[in-house]
Amino acid sequence: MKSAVEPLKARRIYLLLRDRIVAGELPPGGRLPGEPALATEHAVSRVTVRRALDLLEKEGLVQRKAGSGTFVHDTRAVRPIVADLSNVLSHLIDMGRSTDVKLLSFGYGIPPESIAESLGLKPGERVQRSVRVRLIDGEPFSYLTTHVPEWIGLTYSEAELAARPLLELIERSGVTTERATQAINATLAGPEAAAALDLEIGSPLLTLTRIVYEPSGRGVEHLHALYRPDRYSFHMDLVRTGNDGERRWSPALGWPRTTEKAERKKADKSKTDKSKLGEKPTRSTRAIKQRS
Amino acid sequence: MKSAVEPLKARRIYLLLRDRIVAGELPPGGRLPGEPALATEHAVSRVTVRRALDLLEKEGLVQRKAGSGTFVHDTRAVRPIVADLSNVLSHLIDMGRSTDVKLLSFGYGIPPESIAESLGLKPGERVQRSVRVRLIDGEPFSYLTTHVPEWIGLTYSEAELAARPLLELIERSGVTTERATQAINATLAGPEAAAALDLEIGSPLLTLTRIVYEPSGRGVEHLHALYRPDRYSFHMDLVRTGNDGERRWSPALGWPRTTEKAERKKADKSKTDKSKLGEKPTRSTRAIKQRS
DNA sequence: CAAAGCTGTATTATCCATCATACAGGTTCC
DNA sequence: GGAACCTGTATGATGGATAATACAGCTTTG
Repeated sequence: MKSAVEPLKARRIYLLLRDRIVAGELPPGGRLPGEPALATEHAVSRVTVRRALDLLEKEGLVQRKAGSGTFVHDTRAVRPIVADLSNVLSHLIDMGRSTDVKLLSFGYGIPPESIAESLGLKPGERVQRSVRVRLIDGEPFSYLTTHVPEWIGLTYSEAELAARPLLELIERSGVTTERATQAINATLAGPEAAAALDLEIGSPLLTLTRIVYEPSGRGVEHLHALYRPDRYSFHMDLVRTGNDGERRWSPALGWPRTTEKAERKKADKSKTDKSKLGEKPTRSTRAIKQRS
Repeated sequence: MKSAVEPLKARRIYLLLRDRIVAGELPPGGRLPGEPALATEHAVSRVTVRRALDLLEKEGLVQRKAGSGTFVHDTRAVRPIVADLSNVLSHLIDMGRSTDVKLLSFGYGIPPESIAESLGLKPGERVQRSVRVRLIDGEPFSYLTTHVPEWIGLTYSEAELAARPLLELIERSGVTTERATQAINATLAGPEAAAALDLEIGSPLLTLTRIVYEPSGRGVEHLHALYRPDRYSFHMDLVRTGNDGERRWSPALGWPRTTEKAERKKADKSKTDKSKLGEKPTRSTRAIKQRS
């Protein structure tokens, strides 16, 4: 008799309350039901409820006051870094935030078949594979695995890859990059990505898979990116296009990024709010675990 | 002494192997290390390794042969439904697949503050809130929560909402929808969404938050969508634009969706593979729990 | 102040995931 | 055939998550 892999009850309640809070069912600043009430309501013990509340508190979603109750933290939810759909980070630098890159792995070899296929390589053709982590203000937010055909990869050094954008190096080699396709999806963090991004195993991640082609149609870069959703997300402005029968949304290209300044303000604000709390709770998760 | 919330070891190994397989480190069709080898390698018992392999097998990533070994399933990874970034499903219908909508909840009330703010409502202004699930070929793939100002929501009935696209109803009411902003992110499935999407609690989900504005700048729709990543993902074609100093990717609007037919074939194939597996085990978790 | 409610903390018992081990049966290879 | 693998299955032991309970200390309310 195989028992179902039941997620820990504390986690179940944590996710339930988290959804209620971010959905706004529990008004910000309001008190949520007492621990005994929650325990009976969800048919678990109070200890388990406390575990769930511990997680919520660590994420800054609630604030507990001994003798009084547990309250929904009324500061705006922490906004992730904003990236437009073309995945450009330049405006972050404009905002005076420092980005950095750590090169975790670098080497040449035969690529997995799925990547060879998407790059249009001949069987046995070699590629350069690299794994990098991007940091903003010292905190990791993306985990990038790239595969580039060997004849391109050889035109730059390992040190250059660690210092400059990969696409810039590819274009410097004489290749013109014209077209690309990308897909955005979600997955769970495995052990390596979790360690690199300073997350728990099993945390949710945004994924971006992009293949860049040169005009002839050959692939020149295969990028697989994992993003921390609390520090990164894709934003875009849309306009309604098409005639009456077939109306749809299209990305606003005119670059009327009217929200840009507003987003920037929000980001700054949330940042200060957060530091006001003292310790950044997300960050210390692992450390706390170690100590106890 | 608070014990560390260690993710289940079976899950840890499952994620590790999953990453290795999808990254292609283990060649498709190849045999992965035997269960005893994996057990000693990761310092767990063989029972735990088997749990991880059970999960991988259930997802169709590996195939086990008694007496022989466990092999990476060489069918192409299951491709999710493709949606372009404007999130249009019309081409799915063109492809002869049936979509359906289930209305889970419908009502009026005061919205949470974050939604009221993003819609630009006055304090106390009421909204219509609805929760819907979208199915494709009978399988749920998205969980949609929408908030619409009351004066718009009153122009259509509950039955109409269950039958027609919300945006169509909004436009029918005389409102012109011009602009929208959206953000794509990732999160974990809470109990309600997990049940509606036929998933385990804690599964990864793609999120899309879109706010639609009328020309005056007032918000007319707040959409929060959760997507099953194995059944849905965002695809887009990009072209390189801008002059030399400031080059970036922009979405290709010309609609040269050359991959469309290929994707369709893949999707159909994966579907048959899946039904071949017989019972879907994910669903029965809750029932099992009740009994014990 | 006193009562009622809340969070913080500790204790003991139970249940389930994991471990270590053993054995049965299939496959591969010599 | 037989040795050396492999997966499938069952066993009892162990540790951690959870349950049930009790109590201390704080806050709010009357």
